[in-house]
Amino acid sequence: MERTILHIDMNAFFAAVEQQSNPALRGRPVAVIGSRQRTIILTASYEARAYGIKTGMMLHEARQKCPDLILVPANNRLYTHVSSGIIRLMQDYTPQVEVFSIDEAFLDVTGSLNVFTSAERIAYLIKSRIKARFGLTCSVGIAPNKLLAKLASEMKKPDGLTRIAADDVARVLENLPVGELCGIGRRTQEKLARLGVHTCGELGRFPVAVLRAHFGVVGERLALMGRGIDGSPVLSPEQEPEVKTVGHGMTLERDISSREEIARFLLQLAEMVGRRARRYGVSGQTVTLTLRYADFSTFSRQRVQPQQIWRSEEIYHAALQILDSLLLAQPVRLLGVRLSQLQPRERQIPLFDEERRRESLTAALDGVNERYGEFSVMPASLLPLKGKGSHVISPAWRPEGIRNVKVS
DNA sequence: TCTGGGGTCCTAGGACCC
DNA sequence: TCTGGGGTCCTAGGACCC
Repeated sequence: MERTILHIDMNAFFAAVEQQSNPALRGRPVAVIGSRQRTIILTASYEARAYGIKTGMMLHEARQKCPDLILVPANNRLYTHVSSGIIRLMQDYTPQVEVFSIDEAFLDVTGSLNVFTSAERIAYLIKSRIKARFGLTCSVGIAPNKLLAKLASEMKKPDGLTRIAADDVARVLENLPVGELCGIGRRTQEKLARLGVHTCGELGRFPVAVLRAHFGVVGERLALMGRGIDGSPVLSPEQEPEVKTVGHGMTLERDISSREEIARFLLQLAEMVGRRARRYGVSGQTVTLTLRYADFSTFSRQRVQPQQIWRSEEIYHAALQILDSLLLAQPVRLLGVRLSQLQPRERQIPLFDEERRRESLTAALDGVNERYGEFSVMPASLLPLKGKGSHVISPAWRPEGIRNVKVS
């Protein structure tokens, strides 16, 4: 059956939210940046984009291009809050809303067309309500599948509404560079170019066997993408696969070498990972330590633990063990800790007083931190870091309460 | 003031087992 | 006096997305 899919992409989301919450920023070149020392441009307002300011740009480069650029540290709580409101609004038009990121969503409105007349009508209603309630614009793509809906939403920004009709797909794709498709990044684009494939039209006609030989299972999907075929369903939060890993990483404000100093950051990261794992109600059996050296070379080492773990101290000790198995070649600029092989955590009554005491202490600390924000309460060894880790933001973060987390 | 952070999926090689 | 072979787990790295 023919589906009708919407992709909704908030325009310059973080920057637009800041301009809404602070009128002094409206109409001006604004860039949202991370709240730490070493950071990049996360989002630029359209006024800033006119100067060539882009996501991922370094600050000194951005200031060269636009000396009047206003830099605003990211306010993750605010963006998450606004995002949640927008998602709920979309859910008035179909339960099939897939939260793709904090500022993007797919809607399968196939079953809602009778009620709301047309996909364009739904898009119009959503756009005008988001504008009225939040003062924000978005670009909407309408198409028979997610791949094409996402492509369509990219076609007009800001405040766009673009439909790719089923009988127009071949024409749209014929001369479209393959890199425009979601899922074909720089590397794949380069590899395809070496095979003489530059446009989606060429990709669609290219022999699948050759694609398979060069790209493995991805080759099959590439062939379909070239023809605009994508059968993947829109997954509501309840249908989304469960989280598979939980991790945190941070670029340090300066490169460090001493084990003691590194260990202190690992404790902080392990605490963040542990608390999130506990909030999700999961334990994990593999701990991965990631390091980035001063020269930006990055590597990771992982270790399977004898049992499932969830306490911050356990995660910390595992990370520390890995660290101690390494000979550091350079000062470290980034540290990351990740917990994987996750399972729903079984809560059994602890056998021993000591363990029972520790469990209730952990739960109490988690409770305070949930309510008052990261690191309201923390082990004394972290005290000098207070506040430093509390405003990490990431576009990939799911809005509060939107992420499917099945608590056992 | 040199380059963020959180994820998913795939690959490839080695260990180990039957 | 080798050159089986499949399955699973583990590890490291890379591509991609926002």
